[in-house]
Amino acid sequence: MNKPLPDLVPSLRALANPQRAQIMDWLLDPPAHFPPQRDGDLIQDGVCVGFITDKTGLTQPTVTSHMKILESAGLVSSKKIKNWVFYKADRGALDQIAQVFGQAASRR
Amino acid sequence: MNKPLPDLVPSLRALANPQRAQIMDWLLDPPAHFPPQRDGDLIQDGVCVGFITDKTGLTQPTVTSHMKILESAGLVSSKKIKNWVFYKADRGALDQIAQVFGQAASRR
DNA sequence: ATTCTATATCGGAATTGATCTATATAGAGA
DNA sequence: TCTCTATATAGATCAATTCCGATATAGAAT
Repeated sequence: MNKPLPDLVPSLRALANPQRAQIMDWLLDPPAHFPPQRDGDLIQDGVCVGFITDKTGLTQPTVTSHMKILESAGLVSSKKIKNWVFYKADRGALDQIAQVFGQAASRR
Repeated sequence: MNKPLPDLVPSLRALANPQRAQIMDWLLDPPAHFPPQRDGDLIQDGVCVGFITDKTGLTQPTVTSHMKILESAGLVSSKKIKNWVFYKADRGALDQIAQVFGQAASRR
């Protein structure tokens, strides 16, 4: 046990970018930050790329790129419904990060 | 309260680099990773730049630069004794990060 | 005073990151 | 089938990061 900090580097790299940190934050409470969706529930399924694009003010390709980085770090998961791709925060991943920092803080 | 993830960006940027994450990890248990020091206690005062330089295999200017980044992110503190500068991990900062991730994980 | 030692600063090279525009693809609906 | 919509990919550009060698500085020791 007692995972070392270097294990977190991939996740931290993903969240070290302000846009991605902001997106991640929004995804933790979608109804507070995004309008309702026609196909796909904000909480159940996640938020579609288009909404995230609008909210960030970035272009769609840039947002797609950010989302892939978050996903390959295991911080979000994606689900495709019809034409849309919905991204959902993975709270378990955040909790694991919290654990590692917690035990780092109280390590001998 | 409930600090948002973007607040962590400066800290995360500092720790998103493998060398800095590794150094931070070593600093959490100096006696396990560094030889005893003549002037300055490993635990009490921290670890001198020279030891960190040797252990990383990087050059001294590069390590100095990494340490300044960690310090300005509030993750380590420094103390100068004679010719040496000793760096010590700030566990409180790590704990605060753990808190933010913890409450992010259980947010809705 | 001079030299030695530890760390800091400077300037530059190579790499990686963030972002855009343009275009492709895939599925839905008419 | 044709078109429309949402997302993906490609390619380019500009900025930021990482790292090094050379040199400066500051304090100790001789």
